[in-house]
Amino acid sequence: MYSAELLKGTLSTIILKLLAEHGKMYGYEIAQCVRQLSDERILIKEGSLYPALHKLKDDGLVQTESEMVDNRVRKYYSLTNKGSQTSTEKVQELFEFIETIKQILNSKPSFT
Amino acid sequence: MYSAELLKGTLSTIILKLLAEHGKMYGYEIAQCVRQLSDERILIKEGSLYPALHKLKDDGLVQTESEMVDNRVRKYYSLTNKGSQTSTEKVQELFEFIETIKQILNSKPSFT
DNA sequence: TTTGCATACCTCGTAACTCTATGCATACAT
DNA sequence: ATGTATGCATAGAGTTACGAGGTATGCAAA
Repeated sequence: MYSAELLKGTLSTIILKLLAEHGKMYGYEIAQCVRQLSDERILIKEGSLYPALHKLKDDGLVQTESEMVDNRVRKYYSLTNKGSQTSTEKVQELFEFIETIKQILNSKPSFT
Repeated sequence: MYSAELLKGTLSTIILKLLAEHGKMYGYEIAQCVRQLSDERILIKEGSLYPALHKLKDDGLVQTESEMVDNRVRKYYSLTNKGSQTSTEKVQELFEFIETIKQILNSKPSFT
């Protein structure tokens, strides 16, 4: 498990990307999906996930619909139109940021 | 300039890495160095930089020495032994985290 | 000469984010 | 009855970066 600070700023982008790929997902499913895709290296805690999802909804990027499954309410999240656009943008931005960080971490001091 | 949240968790690692490469640097120099290496894409603000440096010092990862340059005190920061070790570890961790994130962002939904 | 810019240090208050801990509830296995 | 997995959610705490502000020097342009 990575130090938690690294996840900051990337969580909402990850959620948006997963929703873009999967159509609709519920909270627990998102957490398990990230867990699998990261080979257990990124474990999203519920205390992080649900506030993040609520914020995405407040911002109009995702919408919810509740379904009854096994006598329990399951809340599905899916992207709005705005969310689809934002997802693409944020994923792109994150990729660029990663490249920039790698550029810095791979730098050798130049003799100036 | 990237959205600010992305920098979270990476700033101290970047600072440690630069100090590992350059030996000793002063605050302003670090900010300018990151600015150049990132092609103006990452602009570390003083309100972020100095608290981060002070925290690294409190944690025993860097040490300071002051020099007079042009009638002004310039405070140089350099890694302690502990800081060197931590630098290596955190850089490695950040690289791994980046690979994990890329893995997630490049994933396609599987049919399960 | 005073205005602005670059250099160079620093602190305070705030906002944003994630975590731990906790609670509620169902279902199944031990 | 106890644990494990599923599934939602909040409260409080801690960390972190930022904006705004302060202090100070040197130089060039207006």
